[in-house]
Amino acid sequence: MALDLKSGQALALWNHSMLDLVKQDDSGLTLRQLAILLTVYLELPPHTVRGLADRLGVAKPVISRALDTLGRQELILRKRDPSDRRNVLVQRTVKGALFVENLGDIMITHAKQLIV
Amino acid sequence: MALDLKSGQALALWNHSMLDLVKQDDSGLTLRQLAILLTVYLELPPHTVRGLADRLGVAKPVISRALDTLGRQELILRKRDPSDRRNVLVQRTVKGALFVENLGDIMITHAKQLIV
DNA sequence: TGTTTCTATAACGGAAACGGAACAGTTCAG
DNA sequence: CTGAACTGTTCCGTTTCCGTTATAGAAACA
Repeated sequence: MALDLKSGQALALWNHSMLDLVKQDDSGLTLRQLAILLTVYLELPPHTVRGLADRLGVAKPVISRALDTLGRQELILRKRDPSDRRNVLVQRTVKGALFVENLGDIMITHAKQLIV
Repeated sequence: MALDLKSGQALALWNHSMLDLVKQDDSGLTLRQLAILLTVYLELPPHTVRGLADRLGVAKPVISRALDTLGRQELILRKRDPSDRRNVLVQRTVKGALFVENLGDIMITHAKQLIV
């Protein structure tokens, strides 16, 4: 069965989750950076700069800089593609996986409090 | 019945919604700013700088500056509290309501594609 | 009254993100 | 083998946010 979620409930879920995230986290991530992080962890690899730029609808330098930041915090890892050395493959890390997992926990906590 | 949403589904919902938001929106909002915006529009008024600072777990100047940005984009409105002129009441605007409404639409669109 | 306490904001220097142009390395086609 | 086409990155100046401290105004209270 399709999930029949009302707009107000969805927004409440986002609101509460985001409040928790802002309170817990001191990483100072941008919306874009968070979108990149989730895409890398939730969608099928491989992830390249070009592909992420298209997916987010932004220019490539935006992705490059975001990967700098995410990499500095060890939330992702960059690796040259051995089969085409022009490409950079964005890979997951333990720390990044924990971050995303925690975010999932936050969401289900608040989802449980929703009445559908 | 409580909403029984799996962690992966919740994250996918957030991921896709955020991608849409990043693509559509050029407001360049921070996570904090978005959290403030949602809180103002979804939770019961009155909203003061102090209250928002407590709610988000940040210092008051952070809220003041965020309200500057949100106000510049006409997403919120500041008004002195007449009964206690030390307070500033954060109020909604038409533009901000449309923004939040659009965000809700994005979410239910992706929620419909979830199978629970 | 005056001083204490609350409100929010301004001001500071430092760090980071922005858009865009230019760049260097790799592949591939003629 | 040479140059076009593609990759991702660096650089530029500008803008914005950050955390902290200091400040101005309003209310409460002795």
